Amino acid sequence: MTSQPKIPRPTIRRLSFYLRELESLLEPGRKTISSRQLGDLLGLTDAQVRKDLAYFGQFGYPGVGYRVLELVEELRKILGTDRVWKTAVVGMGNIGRAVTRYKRLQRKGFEIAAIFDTDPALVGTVLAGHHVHTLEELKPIFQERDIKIGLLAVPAEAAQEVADLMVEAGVQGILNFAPVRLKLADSVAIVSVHLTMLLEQLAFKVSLGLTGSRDDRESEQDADPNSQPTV
Amino acid sequence: MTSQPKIPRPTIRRLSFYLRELESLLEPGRKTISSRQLGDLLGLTDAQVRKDLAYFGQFGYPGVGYRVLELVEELRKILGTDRVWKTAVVGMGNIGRAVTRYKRLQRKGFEIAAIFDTDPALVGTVLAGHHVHTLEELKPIFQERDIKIGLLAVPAEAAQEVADLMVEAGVQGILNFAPVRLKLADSVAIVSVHLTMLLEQLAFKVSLGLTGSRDDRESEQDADPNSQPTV
DNA sequence: CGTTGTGAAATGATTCACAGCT
DNA sequence: AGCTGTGAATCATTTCACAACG
Repeated sequence: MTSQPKIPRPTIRRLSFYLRELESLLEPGRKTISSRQLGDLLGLTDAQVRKDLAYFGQFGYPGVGYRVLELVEELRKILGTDRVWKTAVVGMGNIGRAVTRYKRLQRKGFEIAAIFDTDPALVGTVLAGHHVHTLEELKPIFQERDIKIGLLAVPAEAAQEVADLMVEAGVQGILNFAPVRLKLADSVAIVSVHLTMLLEQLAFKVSLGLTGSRDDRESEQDADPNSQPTV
Repeated sequence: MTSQPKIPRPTIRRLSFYLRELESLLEPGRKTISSRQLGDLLGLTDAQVRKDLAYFGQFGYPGVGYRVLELVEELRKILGTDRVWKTAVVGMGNIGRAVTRYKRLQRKGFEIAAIFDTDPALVGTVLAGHHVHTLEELKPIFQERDIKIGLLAVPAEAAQEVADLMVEAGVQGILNFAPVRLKLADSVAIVSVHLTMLLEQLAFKVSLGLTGSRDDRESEQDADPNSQPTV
């Protein structure tokens, strides 16, 4: 709706923070919240909060603030989590298994619809309620089950190859845990998590003695150099 | 050394990318690389690469480029990974176990010196070569083993409490996997990984049809709203 | 020549500050 | 009175473009 005057990347990242904070306010039965209050909770200015939200519509009520429930719903719509996303985890190593068992994903609307591995010892076994499939089955299963998001947790050496396979199977987004920069068509969204890089960032901050002066601390996640590769 | 004219946060995040790319060039025996070439590899402009590096010193050779080995060493020094950091993993749930078994951390200079959990069934057992300790032992062990970085992988409800405990034990940096915003003294560095937020960001990108127009894709990691909370 | 390092210009993001709604 | 939405101002980051160097 509202045209779309070009949304800053940082704004998009903050949307998830707003959503999480608001969801936690929802249980206690909180009805409304002002930009100032929400900002204080997250270490942001009130203007920042208002401007961020205003990119997507007029959700606030002058004199009142924002209605928590309404805003939660709007944010879910914006982020695309007002529906269930079918996902698959590929690679049943340490990280793949951990992710597969991570219950919260399900609750947040990300359903694990299939899991894969190449290890013959694992294929055919059941892990956290999921049957482990071979990579040969990846394409047919992705298509049949309409899996749109892939969680890539294979070793670095295999990452690019498996990512290509997923793309061929029609995946639209990949959450990449492998420490490599994936090269994929622009039509595929990529978000990467690089554990060692996160620790490097932490080591840097610690070395500095400081911890980031404000907007810094926390969520060491997005904002990366590459366009497509890993995060 | 060079004064320190205020280093942009994005620059610091990119340092890890430069390092990883350069390390991968090192094995094949690559001797030098120009800012242009390095930038192409990472989806950055040559000017960006030069400016980033120039914040920390003059590492390049006009007409030649940068010497790969030398730059790797410099970057490690800058990031603080030219030494071994003693870390501890607290929380032996899915994520804690995965991280504990993740070999690459060790190779990148992050030594796991102790692991902890509250579950009586786990305490005393050995996991990936590490003895599982109780939280009562946390403070003495952190101090005795000079642990400076903590990997926090406990349930959301316990995260703040355990983080406080680590700070009391002298930790200087925390890599937080719990989906909460930690409130700690400014002297403690925090980097957070929020799986569900990463997936939300991915869902958003997919919903948009686009994948980020350039600097976007990849490394969905840093750049967060909060100063201190989680990532 | 090719390539760095770096001021100056351009672009992007945040904060200010205030008119307008309830 | 309290609070939103938003243009204008400020601040941050990136890109340009070029002098200097090997």
